[in-house]
Amino acid sequence: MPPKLQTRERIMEAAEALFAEKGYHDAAMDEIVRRTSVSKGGLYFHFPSKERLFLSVMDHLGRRLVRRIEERISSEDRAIDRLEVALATALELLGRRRRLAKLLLVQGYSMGNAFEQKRTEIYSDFASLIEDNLDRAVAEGSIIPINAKITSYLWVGAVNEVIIRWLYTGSPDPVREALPELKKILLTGLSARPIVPVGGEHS
Amino acid sequence: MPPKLQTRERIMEAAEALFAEKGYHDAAMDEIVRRTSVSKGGLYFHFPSKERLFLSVMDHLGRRLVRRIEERISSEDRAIDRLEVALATALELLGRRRRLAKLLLVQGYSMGNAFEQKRTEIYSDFASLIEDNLDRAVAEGSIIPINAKITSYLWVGAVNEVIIRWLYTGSPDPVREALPELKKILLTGLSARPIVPVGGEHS
DNA sequence: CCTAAAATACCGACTGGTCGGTCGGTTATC
DNA sequence: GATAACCGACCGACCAGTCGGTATTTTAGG
Repeated sequence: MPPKLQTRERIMEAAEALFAEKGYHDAAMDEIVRRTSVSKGGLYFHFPSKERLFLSVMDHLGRRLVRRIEERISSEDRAIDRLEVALATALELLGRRRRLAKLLLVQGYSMGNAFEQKRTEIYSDFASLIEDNLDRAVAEGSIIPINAKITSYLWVGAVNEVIIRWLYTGSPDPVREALPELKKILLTGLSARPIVPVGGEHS
Repeated sequence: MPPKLQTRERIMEAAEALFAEKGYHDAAMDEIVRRTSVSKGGLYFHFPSKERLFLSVMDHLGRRLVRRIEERISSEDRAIDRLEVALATALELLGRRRRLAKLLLVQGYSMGNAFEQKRTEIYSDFASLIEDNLDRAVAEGSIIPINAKITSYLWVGAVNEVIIRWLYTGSPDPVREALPELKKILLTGLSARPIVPVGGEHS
């Protein structure tokens, strides 16, 4: 950790922590000032409004998340493996840092439209990544034909719900409990060659 | 419509509209007063706080939604048909009234824990309904074995995401576009007897 | 039945506190 | 000496909730 971080970065770090902790509305700019040893004026020199500050933080975190997923994916060849890694990575990264998850999924809704717009923007990268690979997996013949766009919403929604549940109640564990189950439904279930035979062992 | 509605009901109706429109934080109690021709004092006579008012409205709407789904389900015998009807009904009812959807899914997050708690409470009825029927469907041999609890989260999350997307962008149409696709993945995909053959006609 | 008093329902001006944002000014940097 | 970076006291709008009161309905005693 550098002894003197750039002011802008210091602000964004404190903002990230505070927003994640209290939510958009209940986080006061003065509190960020207090935690940063940057003055109110200095803060407003770097960010024109509270809303913009929040969106900047969100943008920063969101893009880093997507980038990491893309990195991990890139080492896989087959579309279906990429999908699996994407799902696992998303759950792992969000399930490791409450802050990140809370800020990205929940704490901005009090902003209304602007938050949803940014959320959609960030997710669209993730969703289109899933979309592409779903389409490719269909082409490769590993899964049955599906509407990739709507399916990508389903993926996002599923991850969302599992993480939110975990955030507030501590269960299910995103990676250990939820992941295998989601895989089963989202991938194995769609597999063109059903792995699990009909009722059991009567064949 | 009765010429003189009970005050309490009038308040809840106005509150529903305003909260759905503006979200929890941006909805002012004075605005409800203005729209209701009930005084501030009268309002606070019936509801001890803004938070309680919101939760009351949410509770009212949520329970009605779940009740309606239960009604429609009850006419089906097989678990898998019940699941299908539950999914269709949820999408239809939420997709028909923006207000309901917005209030139930989104507009309360600025309240923090209290909202999530109520949301979980309401959904737990819905989720346990899905859980039961998933377990029964497995027992009936119509779908492969799965963890019903986690799967119910997946269902809820998927519906959630589709509806939110529709709320903000107008697409996909919950019933016409999303429903068939969700059915395919959430039910057909898990079917013990795969309906769709392998990759095409290469066998 | 009538009426007094008690409980319930309702009124709206006011308060206390919060908080985003501003602005006139100072310090560092090139 | 000009521009960028930073300071912090201050402002004004907003808003949940209060409180002393009034109107309406219910209850109880004669």
